[in-house]
Amino acid sequence: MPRSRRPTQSDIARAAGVSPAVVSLVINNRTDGKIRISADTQARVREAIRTLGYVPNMAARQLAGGRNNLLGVFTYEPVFPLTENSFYYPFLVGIEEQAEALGYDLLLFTRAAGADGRRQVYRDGVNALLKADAAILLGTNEDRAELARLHREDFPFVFVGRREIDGEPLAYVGADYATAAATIVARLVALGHREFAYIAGPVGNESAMDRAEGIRSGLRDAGLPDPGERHLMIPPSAIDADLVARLLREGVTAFIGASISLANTIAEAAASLGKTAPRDYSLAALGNDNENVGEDGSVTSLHIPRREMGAGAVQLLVKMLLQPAEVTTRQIMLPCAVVDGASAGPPPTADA
Amino acid sequence: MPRSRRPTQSDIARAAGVSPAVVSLVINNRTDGKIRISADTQARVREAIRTLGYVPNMAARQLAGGRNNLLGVFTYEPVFPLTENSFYYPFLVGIEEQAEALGYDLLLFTRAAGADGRRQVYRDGVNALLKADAAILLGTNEDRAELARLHREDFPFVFVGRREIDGEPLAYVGADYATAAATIVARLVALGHREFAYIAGPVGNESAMDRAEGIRSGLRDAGLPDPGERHLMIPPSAIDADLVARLLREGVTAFIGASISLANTIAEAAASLGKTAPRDYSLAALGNDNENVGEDGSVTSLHIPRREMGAGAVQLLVKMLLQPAEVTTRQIMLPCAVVDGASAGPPPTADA
DNA sequence: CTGAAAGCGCTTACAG
DNA sequence: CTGAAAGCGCTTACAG
Repeated sequence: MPRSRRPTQSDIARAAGVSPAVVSLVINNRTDGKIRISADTQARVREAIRTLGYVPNMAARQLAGGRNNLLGVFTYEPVFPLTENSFYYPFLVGIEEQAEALGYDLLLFTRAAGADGRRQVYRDGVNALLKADAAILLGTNEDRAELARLHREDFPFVFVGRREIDGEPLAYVGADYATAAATIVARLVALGHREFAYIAGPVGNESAMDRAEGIRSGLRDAGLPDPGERHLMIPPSAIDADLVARLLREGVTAFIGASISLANTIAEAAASLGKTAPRDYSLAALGNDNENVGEDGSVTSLHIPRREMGAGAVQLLVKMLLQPAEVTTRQIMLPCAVVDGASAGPPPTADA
Repeated sequence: MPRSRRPTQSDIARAAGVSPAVVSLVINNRTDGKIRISADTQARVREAIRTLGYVPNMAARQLAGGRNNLLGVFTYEPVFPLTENSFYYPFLVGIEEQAEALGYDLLLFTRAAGADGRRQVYRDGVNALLKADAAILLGTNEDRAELARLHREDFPFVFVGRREIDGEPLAYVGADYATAAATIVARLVALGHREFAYIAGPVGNESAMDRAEGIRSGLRDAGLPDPGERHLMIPPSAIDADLVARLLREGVTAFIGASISLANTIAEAAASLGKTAPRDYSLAALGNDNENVGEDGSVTSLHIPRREMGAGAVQLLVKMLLQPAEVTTRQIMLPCAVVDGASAGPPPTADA
């Protein structure tokens, strides 16, 4: 850009016959309170601004001021995956909307992939997020050591999703899977179910743990005994017609998958036995509702408040930035609604 | 952040026992060509950078005239619309992938909405894009005056989509709708069609003009007469059963809608007359294929190379930035494939 | 109320 | 090869 053509504050000052400082004060409306500048002077300055077509230089303003009104967004998964209906998209929508509402632009870290293909906040040992005032992080492949380091170094960030690290109370906005899972169990119990099977991968992150805990507490709340590992935390790889047949034989009437796709896998195995839900058994999934709708009707599942989580993360982050003293809770869990589908009903009568 | 904790170049210089200028040179890899810095010195500097965790200050870098390796992305439509299968998503995918490949982070301008709800590059007379080295712009609601001003002010940008402004040769990467439209006409002609109807809104931006021109040149190439306004550029609002009946009566056998949804509207009106494609007439759309697939099979349409357009825009932009002398073509049109659907076939025999 | 000055962190001639 | 210095445009104490 032809920088020479762009007038600066000192040009304005010269034209208006005042000092540069006065121009800055007028531009930033700091003319109230302790600082007093005559209306006439202000008018002269504004007139000069108009005449010369002055536009403030953002970089200079930031350098002198400190902040740059930029919020970083870092995902441990690719930000823009090829499939359009990415699970992450709604989080970004929420982040974007809230950032706009609060007056922040977004800095998308794309150069995240390290040598080993893993995404990293620290590139060459350097915190790449420092380009922004603060950042939102998300994704299931997170590097816990990085998170801990970021936290120790006092870089302000909020994780989308619950993440607990020993001794480091990270800030996050998560979804309350535990309550939702317990609610699903309660609904199935209310329908008459007493024997459950829960299919889930080996316990991974906090979300997975919350789901499992929710299932257990749901059973406890109903006064049902813990079914033990034969029926709980069944690994996805084990699902086939034989397993489903065995579970049905053992009295299981309600199957819960940790995700929609797991629920679909169960349904397929059952179908190969000639069994369909909700006639012969009931089915539910602890995954997000419209994530993957089956052909023959919807599965009882969850509505993960992804947009709200994204927006909430931005709100929390900006509060941490602007009014750190007023931040009372840095760990926020948002309710996760249960979406009733057509896959759950009363258990088949014993003599059927 | 505790600014005091953030190391600067002079910290590095002190730690490495060199002058600040050397640090800057090493950081910017300006150590080739005329400037020579001993490998040992460079190593010391890099070591200090790693040890102290130095991260360049964008604002300062920009102020001093350098680059900040940030590419802005500005859309005249909301960046993250609520519907997940946004038309714009693939453009962003292409932009993101290419930015990552070339080592740029992305700056998403969210605070675009002005007082009147329109998105504007100039906020309070300030070019918001100046926060980035350069920018990609996209969207159909563009403000031409802004574009002209940006160009006059020499801010480097590339528009995704052809945009021509009097006397200002903007840089863009567009889709070749004209050729694609002509190809569709040619295919229909090859099937035996001689009488066409083209339904399109009043000519708007370049894309719309290109589509219309493509239709006309397709007819010309086939040696067919210009059907005139009774059959060309029929306004969408005019479509109803009566109009379709009249067109059929007047001998039209091939209908082309400017978009998939227009094609669907035509099909509905025809259906109410008991006419279906491709039996009674042929149908095509100059919209993107999977944009909106009809229930009863696919419509012959276009494949707009959105991802490639996004990636191409980034490539062009970075070249303009890094090797301006080598940029020979700032206006790039990408081919737009025709996707054959089930809606086109030979015209019904005259005596049918 | 207003002016002179320092400094934000960096890049880039310009001397050595 | 390396160092001292100016300057990018702005904000903000600090004196008057």
